[in-house]
Amino acid sequence: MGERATIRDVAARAGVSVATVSRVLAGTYPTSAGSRAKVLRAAKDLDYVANAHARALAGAGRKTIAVLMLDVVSSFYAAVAQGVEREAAQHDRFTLVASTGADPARELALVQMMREQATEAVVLVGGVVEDAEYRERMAQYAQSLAAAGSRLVLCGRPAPAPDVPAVVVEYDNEAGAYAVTSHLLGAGHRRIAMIGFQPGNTTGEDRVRGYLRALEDHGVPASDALLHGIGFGQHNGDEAIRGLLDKCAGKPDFTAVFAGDDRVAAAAIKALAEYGLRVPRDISVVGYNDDPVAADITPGLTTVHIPGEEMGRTAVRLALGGTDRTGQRRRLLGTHIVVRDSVRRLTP
Amino acid sequence: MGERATIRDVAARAGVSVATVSRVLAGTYPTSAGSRAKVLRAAKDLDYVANAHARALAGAGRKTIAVLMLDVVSSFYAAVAQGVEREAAQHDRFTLVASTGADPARELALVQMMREQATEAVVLVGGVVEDAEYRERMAQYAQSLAAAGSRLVLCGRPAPAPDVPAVVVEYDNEAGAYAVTSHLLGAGHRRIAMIGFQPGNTTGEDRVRGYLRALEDHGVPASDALLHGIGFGQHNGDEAIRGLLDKCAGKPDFTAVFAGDDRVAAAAIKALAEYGLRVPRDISVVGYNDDPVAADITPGLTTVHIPGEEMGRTAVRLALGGTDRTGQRRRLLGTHIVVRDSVRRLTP
DNA sequence: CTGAAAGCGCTAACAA
DNA sequence: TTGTTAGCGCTTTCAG
Repeated sequence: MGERATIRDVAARAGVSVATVSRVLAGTYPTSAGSRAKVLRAAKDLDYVANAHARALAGAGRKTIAVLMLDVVSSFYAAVAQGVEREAAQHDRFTLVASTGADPARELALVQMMREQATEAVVLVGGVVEDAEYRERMAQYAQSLAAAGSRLVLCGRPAPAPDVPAVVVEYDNEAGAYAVTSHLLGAGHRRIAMIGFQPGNTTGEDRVRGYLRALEDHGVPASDALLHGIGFGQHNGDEAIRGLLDKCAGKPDFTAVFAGDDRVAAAAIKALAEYGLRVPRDISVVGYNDDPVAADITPGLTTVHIPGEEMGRTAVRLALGGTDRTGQRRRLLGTHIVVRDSVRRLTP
Repeated sequence: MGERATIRDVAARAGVSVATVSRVLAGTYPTSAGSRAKVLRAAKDLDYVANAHARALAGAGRKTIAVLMLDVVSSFYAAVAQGVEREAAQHDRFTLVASTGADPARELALVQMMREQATEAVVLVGGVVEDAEYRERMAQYAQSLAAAGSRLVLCGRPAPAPDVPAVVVEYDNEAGAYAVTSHLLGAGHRRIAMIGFQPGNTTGEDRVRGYLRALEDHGVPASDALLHGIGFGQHNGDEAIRGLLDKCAGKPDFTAVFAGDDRVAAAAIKALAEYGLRVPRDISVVGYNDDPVAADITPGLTTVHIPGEEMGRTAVRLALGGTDRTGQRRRLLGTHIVVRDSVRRLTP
C-alpha cells in the first residue's frame, strides 16, 4: 500500500521484458497472443497503472491544457471552462483549472507553472482593463510559452498585437449591444437607460459603444444622465437604479433599461419593484450574457446570448491547430438575442 | 522556438555542473554566491523553466489534486470546485478538473487516469443514486487509489462502508429541509407542497425526509397529493406546479411550496405567475441551495444555504491529513436558512 | 561548496 | 515477435 507497481514488477510477474509489457499495454506494436495474455494478467493482478510522468518524460503520454480565469463560479467562466474541458477530453487531453483572482502577479506565477507542466496550451479567460502594461504582459506570456512549445489562447480578451504568437477567441460585444438596443428601439422605446458596466473594462466599453451606436442610427439622442456605469454584478444594478430613480423622485424619465449583464438586470428589476415599478408593465429591461438567471426570473429576461461553452471549445480547437478550415489565429464568435418577456411594446 | 532549454543548457552556459544548477534553483542547498549569480543569469537568458514531469519522476515537484463532477456549470459544483482549487493552491497543489457527465464508465476511466497522474487525491462530487453497484464501485476506487498512494474523497455523496479507505464530506440535507419546513410551519402554513426532488437520489430523498419529519413534529399530516418529485432543475419546477394546479383547477389547495432546489423554486414562481398567483402574496415559496438565483429573483427567495466552497476546502484539507483537530475521516457540514422575502406569515 | 553518477519509470531504437 | 539498452530532464547521494 502506498508503493505503486512499476512496469518492471509487471514484467517480472509475467516473465517477459519491460519492453514487451510496454508494447502490449500501448497496443501500438505487434505482440504474440501468449505474452499479451500473460502481461494483461500480471497487470491486472498488480493493479498496475503506468506512471504518467515517466511516460511524459519519455515523450509519450497525455497532454494537458490549462485554463486560467478570475474565478470558477461566474456562470460565464464556468461555461467556458466546461467547453474547454469537454473539447479537451474529446482530443484526449486533460484540463488543468486555476483561478487568478484578478491578481496579475498570481496570473504570472500560474503561467510560469503551466509552462513547467509542459501544458500544450494556456487559455486565459475574461474581460480586462486593457492598458499598455496588459499588452506587454500578454506579449511576454505568448513569447515564453511559444519558446517552450506551448501556446497562449486569449478568450474574450483583446489581442495584444498582430505579431504576438497568440490565438484569440472573442465574441462580438458591440454587435450584441447594438442588437438589444435596437430591439428596444424597435418596440418604441426612446428613453433607454444603460447601467452596470465597468468603465475601462473592455467588455463593458464595447457594450456601451454598441448601445450608443444603435441610438445614433435610430436618430435618438444619447443622454449622459441615462448612463450609469460602475461595474458588473448584482450590487451595482441596485445602486444604479436607485441613482437613476432618486434623481427624478421615483418618477422615471426613462421607459427601458439596458443592463450590462443579467445579474445587474435582475437586481434592477428588484430595485424597481421597491419603487412600485413592475417589469415590463412600467419599465422594460434587457440584459446581457444569457446567464441561467435570465431564464429563471419572472418575467423571463430578454437578453443577449454569448457562446461561453462554444468559446471554450473553439479555444482548444484553434490551440490544437485542428480542423479549422480558415486556419485563422483569431476568431470572432457571434451572439444573438434571446427574446423573453421583459420588454413591452410601446404603442404611442 | 518549440524546444525548451534543459538544465544542461543552463549548466553549460553558466559554466557549472547540472547539479549546481539544480541546487541553486531549488534553493534548498548551500551554494556560493558566484555560481548562484551565474546560474540565475543563464537561466534568465535562456528563459528556462524546469520540466515538471522530470521533476516529478525524480521524486520532487508539485502535487496535484483532481476533482471529478457531473458538470462544471451548476453553481453548487462550481462552488465546490472553487473551494478545492483555492485550498489546493494554498497548499501549493494544482487542481485537475474533469467532468463525468453522469456516466459511470467515464467516471471509472477518469479515476484510472488520475491514478496514472499520481494525483494526491481524487475528489468525487455530487448526489447519486445509492445502490449496491455504487457502493462497490466506490470501494474499488478507494482501494486502488489507496494502493497507488492516493486517496478518495467523497463530497456530498454517501459513504460506501465504514472500512473503505475514503474521506467523506457531507452536509446535512435533512436538517436543512427540516429547518425550512419548520420555518414555513412557524409562519402558519399547514398545506405545504414539496416539489422537485429525484426519487432514488440521495440528496433529494434526504430533503424529503427532513420535510416529512418537520411536518410530523408539528402534528401536520403529510399528503401524497402534495408531494411531486421527478427531478431537480428548472423544467421540473414548472411541470410540478402545473401538475399541482391542474388537479384543482387553478384554485390551489396549498399555501406554500418547498422546492427541492432554488432553480425549481424559480420555475415554480414563474409557473404560479402564469396562473395569476403571486409570491408571497398568494403562495409562499422556499428553495434549497442558496444558488445565486435565490438572491437575484424578485422576491428574494428564502432558502437553505449549503456550504459549497467550504466543502471543497474541507475535502482537500482532510485529504491532505491537515490540521483537522478531530482527525476524522468523515465530516458533516452544517447548513442554515437564509431568510428573504418569499414567505408570507399567515394570520388566521 | 561542487562534480560525477546513479537512478525515477517509461518508450523506442536497435539487435537478435 | 522479443530482449537489451540508451536516454527523456531532473534530483540526490557520494566523493572530492
